[in-house]
Amino acid sequence: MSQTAPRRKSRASAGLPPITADKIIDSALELTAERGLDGWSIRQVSTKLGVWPGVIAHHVGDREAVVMGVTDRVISRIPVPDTDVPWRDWFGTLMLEGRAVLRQYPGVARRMVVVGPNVPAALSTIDKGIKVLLDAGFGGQATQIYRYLLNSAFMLVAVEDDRGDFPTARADMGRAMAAFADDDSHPGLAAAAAQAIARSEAQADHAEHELDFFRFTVERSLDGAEAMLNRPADSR
Amino acid sequence: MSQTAPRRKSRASAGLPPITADKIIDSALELTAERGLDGWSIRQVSTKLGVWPGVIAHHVGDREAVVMGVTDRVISRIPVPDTDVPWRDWFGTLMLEGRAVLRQYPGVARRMVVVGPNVPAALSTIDKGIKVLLDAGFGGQATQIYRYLLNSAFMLVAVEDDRGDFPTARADMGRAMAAFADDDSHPGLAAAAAQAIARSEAQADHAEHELDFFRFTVERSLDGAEAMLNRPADSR
DNA sequence: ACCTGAACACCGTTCAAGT
DNA sequence: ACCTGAACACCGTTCAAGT
Repeated sequence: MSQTAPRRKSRASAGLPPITADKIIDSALELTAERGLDGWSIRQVSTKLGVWPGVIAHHVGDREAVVMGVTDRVISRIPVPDTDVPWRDWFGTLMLEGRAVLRQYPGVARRMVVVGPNVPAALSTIDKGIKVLLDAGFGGQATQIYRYLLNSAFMLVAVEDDRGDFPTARADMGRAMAAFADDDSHPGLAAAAAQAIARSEAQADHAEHELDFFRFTVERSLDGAEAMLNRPADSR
Repeated sequence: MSQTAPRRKSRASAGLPPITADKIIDSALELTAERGLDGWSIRQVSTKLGVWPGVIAHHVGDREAVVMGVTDRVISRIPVPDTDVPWRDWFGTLMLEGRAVLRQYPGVARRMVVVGPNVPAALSTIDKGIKVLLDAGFGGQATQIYRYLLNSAFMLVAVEDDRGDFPTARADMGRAMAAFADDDSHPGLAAAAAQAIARSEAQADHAEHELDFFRFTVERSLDGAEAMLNRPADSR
């Protein structure tokens, strides 16, 4: 026994084309759409491609490199608005359309916010966004405002993604809150519970409510930026 | 050979007190302070306590349960301001002091934002925060404003934590930007590069710059909330 | 009730050997 | 250059058996 099993036919001798880095990222991108950026392993990518795990290291590098490849691809799918619109519209559009793309690839928003500008695909967005802010009169604050606005929107998408890993969290929270619905000693919680109940009656769909809160966040952030314009320059 | 090794003396027979859930969370909390919430394994916690891995499951549950225990402990360390201060001060203080605590335990901010109100320690903060907003006149918007403000601050802390895992990211970005410092075809990037260079000359310390941007974000978010107060009620 | 000790089904990464 | 195949040092979780 333990007679050595026959070596499997190599891809080359079977007439198969060589694996490329692009094909590896393709597979990882598909798995990310299905299960999120933290929902697949290098071994699963290699199985999907029909090769041994070491092949991924050979063509792309370690897991981190594959993740960066996926992140770059997703970012490049986010449409960049034309720069001839008012700054609020430019950012509002980028944020809404960015969310639509990012939510298809759970976990990528977080990477984008963390390593953001290091990814090649992000550069032209940064260029145009800061130009729009300069034209709007933000002057020396343009860079910080840009970071602030993109953070606000895409950090929230990252949290929306993460909440997908805790499917019971919403219901648990609802119950925790409801317990205070008529508790005079906790007026804040009582008010929050009442609002939560009213909202859940008016709006059954969770995705709809999530989008509403995203829009709310976008508008508040734009208001927060706009307040810098209506302020004497010397008060920072 | 293969003679069965002698069974190790049990904790009980060695006169040692039984492990408790609290002691397990204590150990995990220490490891979190040292290496972050994703920087330790259940096996490392068990080694630190001198017991077998299965013991953690017996007393606390799976890894997720241990992480929740750590999160609850950290949140309970965040001081909640008195409710007799103006709403901007109340939130500004909570955010700054919350950041100081959370940054000592990398990775906890993310959990807090994602599962937030499910953690017992968060309830009194929610109660007081919403009360402060109601008193300030936010009315039916109080709950959403509360979520918006806490998200803004603590999502940013989560990103600050995450960036710790990419120590070279800042330098890489600096180089990528600097390449555009005098590129007329990319006015936005050129401006960003110039501002980045000016800043790095004025402010060598990265932690200081991070705190500055955190404060900037807090002020912008408070401005964004305040804009809701100076608005006719019927325009939402 | 509490803990030991082992087993199970996974990971990511590395690397000699084959083609 | 590309890939096979195995090895290495880890994971989290489960569970029978001991005390």
